[in-house]
Amino acid sequence: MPRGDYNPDTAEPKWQSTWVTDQTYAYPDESVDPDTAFSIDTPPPTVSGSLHWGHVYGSILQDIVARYHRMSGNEVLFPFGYDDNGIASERLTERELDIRHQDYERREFQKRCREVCRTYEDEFTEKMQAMGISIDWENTYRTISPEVQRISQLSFIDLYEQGREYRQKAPAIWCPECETAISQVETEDAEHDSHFHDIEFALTTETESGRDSFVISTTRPELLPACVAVFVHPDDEENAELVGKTAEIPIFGQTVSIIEDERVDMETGSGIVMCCTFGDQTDIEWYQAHNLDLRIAIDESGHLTDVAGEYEGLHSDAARGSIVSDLDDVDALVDKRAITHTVNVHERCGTGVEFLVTKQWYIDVLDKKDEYLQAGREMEWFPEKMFTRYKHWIDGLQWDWLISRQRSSGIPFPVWYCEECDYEVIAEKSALPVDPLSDEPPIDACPECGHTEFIPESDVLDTWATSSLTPLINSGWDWDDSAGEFTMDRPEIYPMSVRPQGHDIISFWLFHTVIKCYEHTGEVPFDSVMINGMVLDENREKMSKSKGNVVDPDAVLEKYPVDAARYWAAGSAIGDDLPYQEKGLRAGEKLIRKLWNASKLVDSMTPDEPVARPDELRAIDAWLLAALDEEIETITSRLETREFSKARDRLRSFFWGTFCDDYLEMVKGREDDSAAYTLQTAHNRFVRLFAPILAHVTEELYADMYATDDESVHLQPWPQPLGISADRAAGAMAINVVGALRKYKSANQLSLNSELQTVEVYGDVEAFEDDITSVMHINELVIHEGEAPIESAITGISLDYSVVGPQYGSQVPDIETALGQDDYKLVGDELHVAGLELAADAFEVEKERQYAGEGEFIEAGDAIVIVNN
RNA sequence: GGGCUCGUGGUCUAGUGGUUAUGACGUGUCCCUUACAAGGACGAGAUCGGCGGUUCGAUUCCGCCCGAGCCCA
Repeated sequence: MPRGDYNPDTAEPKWQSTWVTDQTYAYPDESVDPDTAFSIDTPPPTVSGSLHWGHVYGSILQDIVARYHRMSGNEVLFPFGYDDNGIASERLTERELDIRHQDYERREFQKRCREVCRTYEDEFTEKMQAMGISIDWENTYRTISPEVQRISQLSFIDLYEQGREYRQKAPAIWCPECETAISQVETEDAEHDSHFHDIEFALTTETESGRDSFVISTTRPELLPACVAVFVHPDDEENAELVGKTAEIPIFGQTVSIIEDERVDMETGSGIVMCCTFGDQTDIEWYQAHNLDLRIAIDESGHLTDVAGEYEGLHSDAARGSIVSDLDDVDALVDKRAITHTVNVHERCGTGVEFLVTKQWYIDVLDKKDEYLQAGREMEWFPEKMFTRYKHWIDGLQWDWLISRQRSSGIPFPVWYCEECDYEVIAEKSALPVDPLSDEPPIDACPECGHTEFIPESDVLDTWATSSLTPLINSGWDWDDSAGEFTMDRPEIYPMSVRPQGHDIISFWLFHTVIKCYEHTGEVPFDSVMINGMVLDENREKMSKSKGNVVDPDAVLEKYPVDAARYWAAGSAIGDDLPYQEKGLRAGEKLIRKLWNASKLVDSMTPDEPVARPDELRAIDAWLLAALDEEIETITSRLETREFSKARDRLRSFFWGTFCDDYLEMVKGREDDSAAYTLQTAHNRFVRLFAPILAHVTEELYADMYATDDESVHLQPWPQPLGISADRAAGAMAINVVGALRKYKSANQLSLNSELQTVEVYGDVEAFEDDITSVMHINELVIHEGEAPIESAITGISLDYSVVGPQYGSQVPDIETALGQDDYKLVGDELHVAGLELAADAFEVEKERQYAGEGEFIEAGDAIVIVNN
């Protein structure tokens, strides 16, 4: 039985370790009914980083969902993934082992990565377990494992065979710092200080006006050698005469055409703009639309190429300086002024990106935008409004998905090329995972040209090529060579029930996962998407390392029980940001304590063994259980729609207010079976209802009071309504009477347990006579059935506007004026006012009740109470 | 620049086309009632960001403005 004070410092670790040892949350090995299977596709955290408060928050929300569904009769798969496949872990490995990846064969280096990441994975495991998250620790995956490599390569091959991947030499977004192509989603905009250079170009053909030059403005004069055209807006009258003419690029000397195109921004600079291959997205569009030359001035590492003549080999930053000063020398530099503008940078390193023409692998996405949008619609979104994020993301797509990365480590493309004809040789599915750098291609001679030498593809897959496969990883997607088809170990969990996700990364994580899984299986990967908000600091600002306002999970959990943190997290409306508030944690502590203390009282009032339901329940008992029934229905539906805060607050107030303050106080001192049954039944239900939120203290209470064979509360069925009938109105009236008497005592500065001599009640509370008497310490309680001996004076009329408004419309002000002047008549149950006759349902007569007899008169809702003390 | 949110007692928050706007924290008064004083009872405290419109009636719907945040360019 619960004794003394609850000590979370010992209880929480005890249950956490029991849950792990007993595999309480294990997903069954045997086959599971798809109708009851419930699976959560948790986005795997990057293990090389540290666990932050946002992880705590997100994990708790996922856990509440998992626990609720587990109790509701679902077989829950709550897996965990460690994302350690990426640049971060490679850097980490190099640091830890003091090695360089270049010094190792790729396969060997990856082995080292896996070893180093183990330690960090263990740390993550410990922390997740120390929060009591109900993860099935037998179902984990590492994105760096060979199994996941295999799935990633299978995915590549499947899409290739479907004709949805292509390799093309085309302008690609390139990071000169990382020396790799990157996809559109890896770029972001950054404010940079720069200079606008006004540069004079000489015309090489004559104009009617005799004008022989014009000025362009650019922030990137080092791209002059890459200039292939000059553009003017069709509406630009001043410069219209230039269209069709040619100009010579200063210093570099190439001649370019002047073309009109409406994509010119007339407001910027002189309104004449140079087009370089490539300075930005528009340059690419122009290059394609006007069939321009290709002049590559900047190479993979950001240095100038031979088209830059004497500047060849200079880094673009250095070249800019030289070129500007040389322009000045030849009087081509008209002006130079400092500006701030936004540039496209690589989100990882902040380096401004270039657009290079390179041979890269792409996944087709632009051709199926409508289909992917439809796929998004098929999922249920919590909250619904977040779907628009997904929609806008798709609407804004301009590039196919570039999936090759020129990095030395990562998951290899399972591809070789014929040295002679560039024929693409794809690995056998049964042989995966392969690394072309170490493994031989599956054929001896090129089927196209018969050549026998092959070049391995050295690029690796974009990390999202893997991260977007988590539903397939979780369901054990694989290729069955003998059957010649893709199979799943656990087909029942696909599509997965819930995808939890922060709203900041809906665009790429979710989008990529949807399209990949959709293409592989023909089905949307998720039944529902649960979007959580960001964790903010106490001042409602986003936490970030640079601001230094991050909350350290270890420090918080040192100070507060995990259950208190869980209570705090459950206070969020799904999709909304949630500020970290210590008072939220303190409120959690208080609730834990209240639950514990109430449990001690219930335990002391009930036998150890379950009490059978008596034939007849006392009215107050039936009332409590019926009210609880209704609460259960509400709380359940709130949890179904992920309205955590509403579920939590509803449960808390009913437990604290109705059960503890109203019911428990009345039932104290009773020793009958009806009380014992009700206490036991209601309390047992409260423990279960609180279990998804307060996972530890409820386990402790359940073990102390109800478990017969060490079974966990988390595997007990979720409470269903008992269907007990009760006179709810009479019960509410009894509670009102008690409330009125409390107010009386408070107003008269009496203690709550002070005695009242005589109390008379006019109201339908006979069934609650003893309850009222005992809780309020009344010597003599008289309950009258008839009318109370009070006089009432009419003090006014109050209109029911929901009736009067629609019925009388613009006449309402007249009615109000007349009522304000007491200019009305009550005729029968009708109100005659302002020349109108209002029916009884349109108004209420306000009365002041007056009592002339002995004692003090109190109104308690519909009941009348008279106290003689 | 485009889009999406959000502005409600001191703080955080619920909520609604109908006239005493929810709750928590804080705060004031009273009560050590043998589960809990880290508790209980009872109060005070809000012109629902600003302006305008629709309406008999707007905190709620619409428009504009101010302020905050996020996503995208």
